Amino acid sequence: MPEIDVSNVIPSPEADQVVARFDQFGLSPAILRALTDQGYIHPTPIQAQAIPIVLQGRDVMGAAQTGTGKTAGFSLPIIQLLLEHASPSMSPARHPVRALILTPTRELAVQVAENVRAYAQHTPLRSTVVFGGMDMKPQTVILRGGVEIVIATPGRLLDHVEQKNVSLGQVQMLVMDEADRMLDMGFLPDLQRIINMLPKQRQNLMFSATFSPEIKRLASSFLNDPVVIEVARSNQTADKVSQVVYKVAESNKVEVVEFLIRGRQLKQVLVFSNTKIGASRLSRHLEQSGIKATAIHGDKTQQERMAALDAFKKGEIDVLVATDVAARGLDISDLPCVINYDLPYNAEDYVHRIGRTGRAGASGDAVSVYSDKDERLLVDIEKLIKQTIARGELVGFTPSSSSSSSSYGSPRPPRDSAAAPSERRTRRPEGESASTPRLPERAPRSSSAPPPRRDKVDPWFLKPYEPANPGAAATTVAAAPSSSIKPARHKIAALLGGGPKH
DNA sequence: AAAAAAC
Repeated sequence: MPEIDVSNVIPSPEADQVVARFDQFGLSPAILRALTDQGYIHPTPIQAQAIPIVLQGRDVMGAAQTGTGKTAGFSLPIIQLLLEHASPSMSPARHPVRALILTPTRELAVQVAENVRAYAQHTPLRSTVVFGGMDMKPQTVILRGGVEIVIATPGRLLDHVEQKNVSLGQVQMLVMDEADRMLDMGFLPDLQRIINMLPKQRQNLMFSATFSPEIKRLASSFLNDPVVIEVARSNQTADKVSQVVYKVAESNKVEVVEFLIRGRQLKQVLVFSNTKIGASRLSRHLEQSGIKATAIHGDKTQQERMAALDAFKKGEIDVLVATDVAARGLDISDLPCVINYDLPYNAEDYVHRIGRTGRAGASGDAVSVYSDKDERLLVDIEKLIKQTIARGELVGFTPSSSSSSSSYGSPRPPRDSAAAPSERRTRRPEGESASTPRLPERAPRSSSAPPPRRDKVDPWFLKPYEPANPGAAATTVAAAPSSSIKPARHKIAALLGGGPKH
């Protein structure tokens, strides 16, 4: 297996360093106009690194998580290169697919496609997206009409190829987005079939959040002398995510999540569940208690999934309960808060999940609930992120008398009449102020209560964490952890064979 | 152990 050349590694610029302006890359006026339309002037660090390299025609291996701006990082130079080498004929039959972008999930495909379309809107280039769960016919019509750029999930793309709706014989550029995810999902055979259909002479861009041996193998098998780019989320971003966990009884988790959402009057909160059933249950519970919530997972129809995402983005619903369909790739970011209703089985997924919050200089909260049986998962997560997560104390939470697990779908009395008014299950009328708290917004400060332990009000009811083994544990946790989530440089080092073994 | 993805 050929080793990747160390000399190609590009050091990551500081997060707060303004590297360049988009108009310094030599991009066509049509592209710049599209960027101006959207108010983009300065590239993110990944864009500043990737755009010139892709423009040079080099292969790229990117260590990329969502929220780094990587989509523009590859799609802008792809559009530029396609424009520079324009097709001689404008006949529809002469719009062969010249750039192919593969993604693991349908939602990610849609979002990448939306970006590509926006960036190419002032150019003659055509693009489309194909993915499963939808009628083949409209996709077929567009493919047969000719498009230069196709964004696809692998299975449906192969379906179209087999039906001769599209040919991949003219593809000059291939992008594999979220490659680790695609391998996790068993797409390797599909990927190999697709790659075998492409011309040998082409440019390859591969993005992955992790560098497992499988990813390395895939990279060395189809990348040609790649430039390795580090595109970690900036430290600045990670610093702004304050993390907290609450240990609760398993049977109380649903109500605790409701308590947190209601008590903090959270809007635009993304809640992760490990299971589809769990996501549906929680979403139903929240809806029945008057919180605008909906679930998104793989058992929903594609229409339902898209509608849910759309409603969430538009702010029509406040809470999106998701399985890990949304953990990676999905371009819902800049959220004020992410809640883990379950701790993820895979510690890496924790990083992906909480990466949805605290972007672009804004602060974010990553809140998790867990029970006794998940202690091990928490340990794994803390080991991975190399920090201890603050233990929160739920102040003012009283579980309902009836077992929460048996009361889904059936009315039950308010668990706390003082804090939760009787209309708690009804939807809040439009006029009523959202600031009417059902539960204390912060830890109660009544005169009879003991004084707070700290001067600063702690938004997530934090209490100092007493580690079981003080010598071994990290320092006492503050509300805002200061170390970064996970330096991607380690991953790069690992890719190159010299880094720490995980 | 669960999720996602082609009919």
